[in-house]
Amino acid sequence: MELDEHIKLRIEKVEKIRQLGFSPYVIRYNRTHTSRQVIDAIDQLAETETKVSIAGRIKAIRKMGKASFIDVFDDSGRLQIYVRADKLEEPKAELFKLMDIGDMIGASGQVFRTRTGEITVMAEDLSILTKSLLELPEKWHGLKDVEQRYRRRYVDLIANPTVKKVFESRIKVIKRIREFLHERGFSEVETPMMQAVAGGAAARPFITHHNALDIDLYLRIAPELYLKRLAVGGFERIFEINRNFRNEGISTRHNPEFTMLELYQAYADYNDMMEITEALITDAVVMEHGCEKLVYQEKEINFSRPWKRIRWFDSFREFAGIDMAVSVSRDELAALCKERRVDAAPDLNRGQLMDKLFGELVEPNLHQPTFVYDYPTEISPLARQRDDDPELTERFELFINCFEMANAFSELTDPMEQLRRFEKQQALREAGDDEAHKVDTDFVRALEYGLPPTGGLGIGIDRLIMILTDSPSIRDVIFFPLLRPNE
RNA sequence: GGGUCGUUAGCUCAGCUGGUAGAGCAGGGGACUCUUAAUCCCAAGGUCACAGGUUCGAUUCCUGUACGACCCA
Repeated sequence: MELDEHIKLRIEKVEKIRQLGFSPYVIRYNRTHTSRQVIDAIDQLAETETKVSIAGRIKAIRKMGKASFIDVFDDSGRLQIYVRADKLEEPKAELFKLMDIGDMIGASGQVFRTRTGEITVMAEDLSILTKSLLELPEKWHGLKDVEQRYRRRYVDLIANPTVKKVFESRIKVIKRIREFLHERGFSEVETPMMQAVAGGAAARPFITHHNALDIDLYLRIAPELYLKRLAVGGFERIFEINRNFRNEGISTRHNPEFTMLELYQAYADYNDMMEITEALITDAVVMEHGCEKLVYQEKEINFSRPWKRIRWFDSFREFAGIDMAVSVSRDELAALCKERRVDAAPDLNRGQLMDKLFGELVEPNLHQPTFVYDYPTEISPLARQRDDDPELTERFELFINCFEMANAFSELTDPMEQLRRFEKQQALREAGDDEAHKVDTDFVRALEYGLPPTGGLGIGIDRLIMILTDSPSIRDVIFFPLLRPNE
């Protein structure tokens, strides 16, 4: 296969670097300052004529005969380097001619301001640290092709500075969430990714195989049942921030692997979980935006507390004008679907029709942060019933921008009731609902030892980051979203 | 799974009712000692995603495939 003319030239340059007695891929470089540190300390550095060494990637070279300017980027930002050919010792002057946009270089010298006032390093010494062979995308428009942006995220990060900012926000927010939870006395734990029974959510799992044990295992769809086992074991405040895997379609809001926060607090209920949810998310909003409002895709979202709260059944009345009662039958729900032109498969069971109607008629109205609470027991197999109405559970979901952001409940602690719920789920499963739970007998056994009254909460971290960074697609906040392989 | 749209130089994009492709940036050669989208001159760079079909002739029209985006399920 014939090599591209550009890469051929670069490979020739690698040889020339070696012939000059330098390595095109050096082992280490003694950097004294980041570009940020140079800019922050400019007055002191200039006054004391301190020599600094900086390192980074060349993003632009402007040559004017014997004088040149190089834009170098490191993790902290951009810094300009001024090169005068006659100021460099001979092999280095030759080395400079072999530098290209994209190369990792090191430069040292005194810092000064140019005529236009720009902070600049006057290069007394220059090194190529890593020679790059492939050309970077064009400087004005960066890398636009979305497919290439996801497949070659490393190029995207180099060429599009705003992309890096989004991920820096993501890192910062997750760090802050951990701090927030530690401040409230929660401990971070890790539970199995590979599970013999994939429980804790209604979703299809990925399947994998353990060779030595010769058993199939599932990648977890949620950590819930394991975290509650730890609550049985005596951990009163725990959380996990980690990946879940769900074998479902890909969309702007769904990636098959995504990051979830789950937390459990003993002696608390779903009201406590609402308080934590409000406090935690508002904390992140204020940290990122400096106030309790933000604009997402040109629409304002106001996080000022308290957030709207509405009962699940009431939400149908308010947003769809439907008086629905707990006693509503499957056939009535199916008729409602027809009446409201909600496209529902004929084999859906009662719970699935409830979910479907809610998703079609209520969800699209939940733009501002809204807690929908007291879900039907039928679609909440792990949540505790209300004392005054066993057909309803102490469960809520939080909606922001018309999509689900969090799910929480007062946990079901009664092992006999949990077993009955699992058995109902199992029956639904056998009737064709492949997202229904299987019976997890060990989890029931754990409850038989006694789970204290506990509040549990899950927050979709990727979706939260989307809102905070005004990203239209979940792929914009996941470094390497799942794509079909093409090579 | 369905619908719509996209795929042209390393990158960003033009390309009219069908006549075998253009620009900018990057890259190459040259000029230039304070530029910052540096400037100026010269030359080069293409399996028009892939496979068929229609046609004297297809980047262009049609069908299929691959990959992607958006919307719907």
